[in-house]
Amino acid sequence: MTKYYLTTPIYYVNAAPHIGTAYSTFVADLVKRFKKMEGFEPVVLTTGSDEHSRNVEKAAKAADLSPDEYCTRMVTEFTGLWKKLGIDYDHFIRTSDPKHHETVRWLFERCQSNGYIYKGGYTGQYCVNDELYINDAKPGDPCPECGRPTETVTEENYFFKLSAFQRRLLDLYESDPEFVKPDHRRNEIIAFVQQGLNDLSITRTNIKWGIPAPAENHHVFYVWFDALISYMSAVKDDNLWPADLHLIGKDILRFHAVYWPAFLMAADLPLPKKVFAHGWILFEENKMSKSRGNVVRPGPIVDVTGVDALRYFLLREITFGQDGSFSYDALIQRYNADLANGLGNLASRTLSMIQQYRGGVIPQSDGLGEIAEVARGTTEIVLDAFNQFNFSKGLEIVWAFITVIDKFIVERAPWKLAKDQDHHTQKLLDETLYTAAESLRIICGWIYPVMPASAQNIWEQLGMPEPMANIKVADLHWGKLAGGQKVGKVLGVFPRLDAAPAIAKMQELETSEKSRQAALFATTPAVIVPTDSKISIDDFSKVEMRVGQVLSAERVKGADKLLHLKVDIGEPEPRTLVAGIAEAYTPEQLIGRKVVIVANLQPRKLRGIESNGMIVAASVEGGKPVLAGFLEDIPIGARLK
RNA sequence: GCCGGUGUAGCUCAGGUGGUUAGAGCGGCGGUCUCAUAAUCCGCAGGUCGCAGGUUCGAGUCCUGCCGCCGGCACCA
Repeated sequence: MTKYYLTTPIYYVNAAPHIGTAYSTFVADLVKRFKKMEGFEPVVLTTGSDEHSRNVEKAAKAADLSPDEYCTRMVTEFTGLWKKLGIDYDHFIRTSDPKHHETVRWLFERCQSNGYIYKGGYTGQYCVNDELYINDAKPGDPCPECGRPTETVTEENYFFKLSAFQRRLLDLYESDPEFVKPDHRRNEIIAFVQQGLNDLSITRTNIKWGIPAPAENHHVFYVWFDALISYMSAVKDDNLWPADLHLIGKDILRFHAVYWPAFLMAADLPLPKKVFAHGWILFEENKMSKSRGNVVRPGPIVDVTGVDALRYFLLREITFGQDGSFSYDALIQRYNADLANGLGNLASRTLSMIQQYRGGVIPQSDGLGEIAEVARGTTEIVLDAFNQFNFSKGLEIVWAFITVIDKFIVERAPWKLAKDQDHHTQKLLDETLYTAAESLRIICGWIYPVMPASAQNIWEQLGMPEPMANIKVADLHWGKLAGGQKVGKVLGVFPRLDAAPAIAKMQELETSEKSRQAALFATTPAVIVPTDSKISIDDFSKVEMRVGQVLSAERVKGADKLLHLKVDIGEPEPRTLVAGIAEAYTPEQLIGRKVVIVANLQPRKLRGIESNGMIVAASVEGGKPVLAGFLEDIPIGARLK
């Protein structure tokens, strides 16, 4: 027996789970069920929570909770949802778990004794929100990711010699095209690594909520060194490493495809077999984000449609690996077209005819050979598609088969056959009913990984004795349905939904779910992470801001966002400035305009042009900068205080 | 700016190595059966295949240029 070990990302506890989190987890659950069908044993799925960070530390403090209490509360949100969604995971690893701490230190020491760890100093800008060190930023710069202010940090910490692994990583991608999927992501990773790799700072001294480094307790491991290792710590005692599959979102690919294998190489440990990065779920074409307020939660949806409808929708509608959109409309449409009219109706008509024409007993027959042949071919394609993570293709082909059976039923017209007692006609009716029922049984097998509860439901209505959890690919062979078997009670699956009220209900539930979660984490700072540090008036007065007038402006060659400006601030010579506002303002708009300049910044070279100062602009996350200005007239050179 | 991808019916997408009337699903319209969840099944819907050139007897399918969108990197308030 071959084991199969797969993981979801361990989810960051800064936000309650949403539909994107559920997507990764659905796929993991699907793959687990599919691999079991294929005969892997054991098949083990790990998920978990990524808890250590300064952000969490702060949020917990703001909520007047210990970090652990805060995380526990959030973890409950996750585990509660996974239960509701029927996720069959084996381990939920928390990075705060002592077992995990131990593994991280163990792995660090292995890297260290192999010579890939050294101590170095670091001074630079750090974004608390994104937990990101920003190269090249200067004090006061906002974070390029989120636009919030960065903090200047100086510390001594441990570095990981990532630079030593460039060659070995490239060899890995080259020799194993299956390591990073999909292919276009693999190409991106190769391009990234080819550009050269910088060593990674892997510890921090300004955080307490984390895993202390061995021998130096004031050092705490940086989030990625910490988090990735959870995939090992979850199964440390089970002899399951290496993982066969890491399912992740595309936003964390670099950590999994570059850093993680490098850590493992450094520690002389086996590498995971595959990292598959899927896309994002957009809401009606837009990226979901807390600040946009368009986050969709899975709970309210499944309360209306059932879990399997959401699973089906996400896997059928979206090509796995690409971005896709979710909308209530599209969900209901697919539900009615594919699930209610398609599968649900086929189950209903088939079972009902067996009930009416054969007293609820599956007739003895081999079924129609031609249909058996189509089923065999479909099995082949479906298994192949699922093995390649092409779930939408697999489902598409299953639904094509459903159409074949619907056509077959209409052609045979069992309701006419039933009226003729002639022996031959009755045999034909037997064959027809058996063919439809056996098709339905095999369809259950195909869709079980995607829609376990519904497949099981139909399975039972067919009177199948074994639970579907035990099904293997061999059970997909035609003819396994036993004639003489009594069908169960016919209940129907996927009742048709009336779009307008269904959508209204989902939105209503969404609203209340949103406020429930908001109340749960009311004290969590929603958008702005407050800075600890306050500055004195003296500090402020060090900043010399002056009114200037733009004399000339032109685009900087080779940069999308940069404008080269000459600004008169009352000095003998105009200032030369390079400002990153080209996406918001054309040069023409700026000439003659009065702007606010930080005049006493250290000069900085950008794209070969020395910039003497900074133009003051306001911006929000994802938005374009807006220049500061005045409502009344003010002379050039005036100082802001 | 560099690298990669992409642009086909209202929507989502198929269309190896160029070749008769460019396809599917959904939606829409018309018809049909009645076992079934007002479901099934049948038929219809006629899209400059992003734009402009080029190669060719012949190009969504190859080449060049341009435009749009997406992603990665660089860059940035």
